[in-house]
Amino acid sequence: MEQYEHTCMIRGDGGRAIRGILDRICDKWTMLIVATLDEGRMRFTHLHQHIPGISQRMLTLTLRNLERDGLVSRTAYAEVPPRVEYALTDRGKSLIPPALALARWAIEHSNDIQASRDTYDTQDG
Amino acid sequence: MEQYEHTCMIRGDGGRAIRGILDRICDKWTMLIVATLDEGRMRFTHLHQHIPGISQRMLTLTLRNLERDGLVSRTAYAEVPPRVEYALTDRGKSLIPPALALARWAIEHSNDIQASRDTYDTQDG
DNA sequence: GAGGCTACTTACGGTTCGTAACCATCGGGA
DNA sequence: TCCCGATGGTTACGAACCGTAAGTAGCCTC
Repeated sequence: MEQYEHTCMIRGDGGRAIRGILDRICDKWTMLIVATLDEGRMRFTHLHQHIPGISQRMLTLTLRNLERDGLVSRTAYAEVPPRVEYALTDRGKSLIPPALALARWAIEHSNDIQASRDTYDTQDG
Repeated sequence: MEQYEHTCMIRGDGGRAIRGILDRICDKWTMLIVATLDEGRMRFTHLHQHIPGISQRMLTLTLRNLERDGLVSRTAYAEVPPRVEYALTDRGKSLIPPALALARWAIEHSNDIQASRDTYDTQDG
C-alpha cells in the first residue's frame, strides 16, 4: 500500500494531480515525440517525417502541450522559408529514462502481447 | 540514433507494433489499474473504489483489454452475489517497475509542471 | 414482492482524433 | 507579372472514443 500511496492516491486530492500529469504524458504521441527529440533539437518537418503515422495536426497539438508543460522549448527563426526548432528542456530530458524503460518493456513483450491478442480474438469474439 | 531505433522505429514496420502496445499501455486508466493490482488480487468493486475517478464502463473496458493482452487474469466465481477477481499475470507484474518509474517522475515534477501550465495559460491564451 | 448486492451492459451526448484541404510568407523562375 | 514551391501551421468535418447515467440478471433479505 505504501508504494501505491506514492503512485496514485498521493496527498488526498484523490490522485487528481498525478492523473493530470500521467494523462498528458501517456497519450498517443507524447512519448514518441519526447523519445525522438532525445536525439537533439529538430525542426517541425523533421519530427513529422521521423514519427511514423503522426499527422501535422497532432504534432502541432502535442508539441504545444509539451511546451505548455515546460518539457519542450520552441524557437522560431524569422527566415524564409520559416524555421522552427524544437528541443527538450532539462525537465523534458529527465523524462527520457522512465520513457525508455517503458518503451523497452513494450518492445520486449510486443510479440507475446500480440500472440495473446490473437488468441483472445479467435476464441469467440 | 541507436537508442531510438530500439524505441520507435524498430524493425522496419514503421514502429507500428510498438506504437500499438504503447497506445494500449499509455491510455487514460491502464497504468492506474496495473499499479492498483500490484497490491494483490482484487474484486471489481474494490478496484472501482480505489481508482479515483474511473467509471464502471471504463474499468470494464480497460480490464478487458488488459486481459486480452495477457497482463491481467480474470476469475469469476459462480456465487450469488457474483464475485470476480482480477490479478496481475507475470507479464503484468513485469510492467510494474517501468510503470512506477514513470509515476515517480510524474510525482516529482508535478508541481513544476503545474506551475509551467499556469504561467503558459496566463501569458495570453 | 420490493429492494439490494454485484458485475456488468447500453444509450446517448460531448470531446477528441485522423484525414485532407487550405493558408501565409517570401524567393525564384518564366 | 504570375505562378510555383518550401515551411509551419490552421480549419472543416466525419469517425472514434470517453463519461454519465440508467438498465440488466440472478438470488437473497425483509
